[in-house]
Amino acid sequence: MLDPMATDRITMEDVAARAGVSRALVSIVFRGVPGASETTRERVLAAAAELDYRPDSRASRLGRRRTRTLGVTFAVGASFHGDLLQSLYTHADAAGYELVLSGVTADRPEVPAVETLLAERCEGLILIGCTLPASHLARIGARLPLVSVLRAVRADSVDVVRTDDAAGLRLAVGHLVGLGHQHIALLDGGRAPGATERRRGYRSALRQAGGLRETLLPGGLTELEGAAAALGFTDRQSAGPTAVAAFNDRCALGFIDNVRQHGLRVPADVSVVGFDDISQAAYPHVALTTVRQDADRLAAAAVKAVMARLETLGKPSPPTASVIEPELVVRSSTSPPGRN
Amino acid sequence: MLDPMATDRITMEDVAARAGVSRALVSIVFRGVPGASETTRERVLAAAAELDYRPDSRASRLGRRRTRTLGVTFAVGASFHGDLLQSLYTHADAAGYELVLSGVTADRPEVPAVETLLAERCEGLILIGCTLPASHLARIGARLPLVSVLRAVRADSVDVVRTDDAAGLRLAVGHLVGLGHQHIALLDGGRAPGATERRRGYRSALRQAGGLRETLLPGGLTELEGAAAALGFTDRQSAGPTAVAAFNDRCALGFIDNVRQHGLRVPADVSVVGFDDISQAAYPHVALTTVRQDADRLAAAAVKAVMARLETLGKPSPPTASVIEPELVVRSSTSPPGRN
DNA sequence: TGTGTCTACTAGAGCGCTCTAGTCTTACAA
DNA sequence: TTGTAAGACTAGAGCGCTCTAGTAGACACA
Repeated sequence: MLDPMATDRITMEDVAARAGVSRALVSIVFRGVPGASETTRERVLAAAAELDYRPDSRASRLGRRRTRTLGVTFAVGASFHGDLLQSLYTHADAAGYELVLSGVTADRPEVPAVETLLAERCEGLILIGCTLPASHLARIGARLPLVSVLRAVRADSVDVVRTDDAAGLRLAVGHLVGLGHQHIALLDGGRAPGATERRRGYRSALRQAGGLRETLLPGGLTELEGAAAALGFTDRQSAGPTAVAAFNDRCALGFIDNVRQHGLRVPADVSVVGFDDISQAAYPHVALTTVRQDADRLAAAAVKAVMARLETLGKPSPPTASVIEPELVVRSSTSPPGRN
Repeated sequence: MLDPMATDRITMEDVAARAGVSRALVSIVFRGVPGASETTRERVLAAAAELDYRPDSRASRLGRRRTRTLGVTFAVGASFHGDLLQSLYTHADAAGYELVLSGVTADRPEVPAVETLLAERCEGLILIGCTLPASHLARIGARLPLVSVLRAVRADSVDVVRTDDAAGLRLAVGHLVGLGHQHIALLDGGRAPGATERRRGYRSALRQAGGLRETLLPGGLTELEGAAAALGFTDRQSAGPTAVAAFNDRCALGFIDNVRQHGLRVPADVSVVGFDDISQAAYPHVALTTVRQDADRLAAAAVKAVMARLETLGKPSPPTASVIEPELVVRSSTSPPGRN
């Protein structure tokens, strides 16, 4: 086999020769730093274009003191992670950083995903919905800025950026109580990131509403679990809850879907509030009342946290936590109870 | 600010010193190539572990002739792309390659996404659902192996890996015809990758069924467009189609959702077939009859196509096309018509 | 004893950039 | 005229690896 990398293989040297300048000057031009006259700059760019040259980012990052890259792990297929990625690209770019993505799948656990990023010598790590043990994270955090997004972790030098999950559920329950619901169930998230806090928020809201009855339905991250919960729900409907606060939108959607198929009406027979505000929630035919997590602010806070640590390197500071306030988005999946 | 990269900064040199061997030997051990005795190997590994050393992949890729990386672009948030990524990780790994991901979002078009990968000196590119013009792709394909996944492109040295979209729609329509439907609408995909072929398949199937009436509903990629199509559909229901073949599952799901909200029953009043077989389609409460695209086989074919070109480099061969046969998955969203 | 073959290891020249410490002009002030 | 300062440019030593060419030593064989 021929050497796949040998094909053409145009380097700065070639561009320099063609433009009749030194390699260093080409570097200056491509980095966009001052030190080249306008005419030479154009000549270099022209030569590069003719050769279809583009700088080698491996070499560039190696030669540079700073790599100017941020490593990001995310769950492949998780739609809210996708929303975050989108905003992360924007905010990292604004801060002059590139993103290096590392996907987590069933066959590619978090540890190798993170290792890849460390080997890439990213300057900081942003782990979305990471479930690694705190001790593990602390070890990594000791070496470079690390922020856990969507999951609260108590570990040295590990910053956390998350939505105020408890407040989110207080909003959801408060909304339902305001509509007159007296029996509100929680479609639970189990061990998923944020689930503990949401449970806590649910309970505190019930207490605050005068000690309403608590009902936990086992739920989960996807429509599947929501739909499963609907099964048990429709049975005991007569004496059951009149409203449900779900762990997330997907779960809520699955629940609604199945509950409707069993003849119940939403919101007439049962009101449902989601969590996340994924794009589907806003579709007119869905119109899910939900608690919005602000992907853009979360992403901004994550990038900012990394930048802050980068600037105070060497002076280990206590972990910070950016807790973004969620927002209730009222749409059509909730109404006063008992409108039979 | 301190130099963020200066922190510890452990190199092979440090490991070599600690283990009492040369730098080259450490390299040998970490690459896992023969040339080190078992005892030294262990000593080196131990030294590395003590220092928490891990090889710098930038430097490694630069020094090596081959980078052993495959660049992948994908649309952030597209769930079928996520399924493909998952399988791509597996197949690339099996071929001894690493993946470099580059996400496409609203603010990050395909061109910069691809440029990043080229700058990274990937050995080959896998573009998922890429919409760049053929001429642009041909220019890139002339320099390195390039495969377009999910989208048919006729361009020199650009391989294509896709599902047989036309056959998929023939399966869908055939299934509906078999159930007795005489008037089948296509919920169209417009300019989305694969949409043209599916339209073609739809038409040829109608012809083959004896020239059934053609009805095109404007659709799209998401639930939103499916739901919108449902609006017009329910109006003319009396004389309208009894079945719908949708561009994809999400679109089908949106359609079903909205059509149900308008009082129609699926499949009793209208049968619906999707396309893709995303994970939600299989959920029991959804049970969508659909045409499955095999993400794993698509991913395998994509990696294989790149490998094939890598092996015959220098001898430009004609573009190949791997057309993966789709499979009809019959679930509960279809039934014979007129069961009112 | 010499020759050859193995295995275990090392020296050192790359890989394609960056960036510091220069050199060489030219301009302008004193 | 000299001094000096700014601007445009270059030489060359890294960055942390890889990998070829080579050395040293052990062992076998004639």
